Amino acid sequence: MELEVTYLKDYLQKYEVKPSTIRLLVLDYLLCRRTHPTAEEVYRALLSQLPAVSRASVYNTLDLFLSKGILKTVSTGERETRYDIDGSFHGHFQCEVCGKLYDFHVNPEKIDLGELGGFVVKTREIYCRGICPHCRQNQ
Amino acid sequence: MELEVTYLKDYLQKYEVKPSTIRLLVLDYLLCRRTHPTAEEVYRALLSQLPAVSRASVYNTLDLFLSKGILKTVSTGERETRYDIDGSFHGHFQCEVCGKLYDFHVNPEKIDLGELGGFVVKTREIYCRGICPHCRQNQ
DNA sequence: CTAAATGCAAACGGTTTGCAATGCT
DNA sequence: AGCATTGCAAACCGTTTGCATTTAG
Repeated sequence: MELEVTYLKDYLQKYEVKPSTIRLLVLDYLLCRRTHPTAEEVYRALLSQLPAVSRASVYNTLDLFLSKGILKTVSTGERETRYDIDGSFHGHFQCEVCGKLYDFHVNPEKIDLGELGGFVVKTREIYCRGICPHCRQNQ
Repeated sequence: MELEVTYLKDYLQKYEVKPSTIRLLVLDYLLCRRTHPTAEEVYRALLSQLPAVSRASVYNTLDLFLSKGILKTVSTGERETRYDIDGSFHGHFQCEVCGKLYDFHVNPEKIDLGELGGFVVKTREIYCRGICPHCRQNQ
């Protein structure tokens, strides 16, 4: 328990983020359940441990994490923003039946972006839609 | 003029969309100015030719075009949805300075999506962010 | 004690909805 | 006349903001 909090504090420190109750809880949630939650999902998850938490604080925290590079956003076509804590380069696949978002491994060297001379490329995102194996079987 | 409208009507018919004033105007706008407009931009462009047009009708039309496959949405991190009428496979690059969205050619065969066995991939999207040549020079 | 962090509630803005008005066949 | 299309205004909902309160060093 105490060890885990130390781990989380160190994690934040690497990104020059000062620890606080909500920051540790959000980080813990994101690291333990490596999913791609919306702000609302993070908020609801925190409620049980921090009943007085507000959505604004969750947004604050997520925005801070974004600006420090702890998180990235995933551009799905959905209205709600989804957050991804996995810093490695990977693609996202969203099932159009169940809506679940999957990570998949991509070899960055095998991605040929064609002619982008003169452009400074800082981030690349690969997003696919279709049907996941599970929904495919249940059709 | 009349010829052009015929062309637009044929275009809609290929997608099983019945022509109407607003549909022809939206299609014309999208085809002529092959940009990636937001719904608001389309709305403002229509105002001069159709002063009584409403945002709701623009959203209706865009949603219809989406469902019929005339358009695709572009997932940028922005709040507003952007629409793309270019059906060919290509990537999008958004400049983080000026916000402009560029198309760039991608050879689909050179995109290795890694292990996606069992997944039915229907659409793929490649989105990059960075600095465009123009903004790079003016820094 | 001071600055940062948090909570609250209202505002914002893009989008959607319900329904009345209009247009087309 | 009957059905599709359009316009209007209000509602919706994810997100942001301003400000008062609390917390931490």
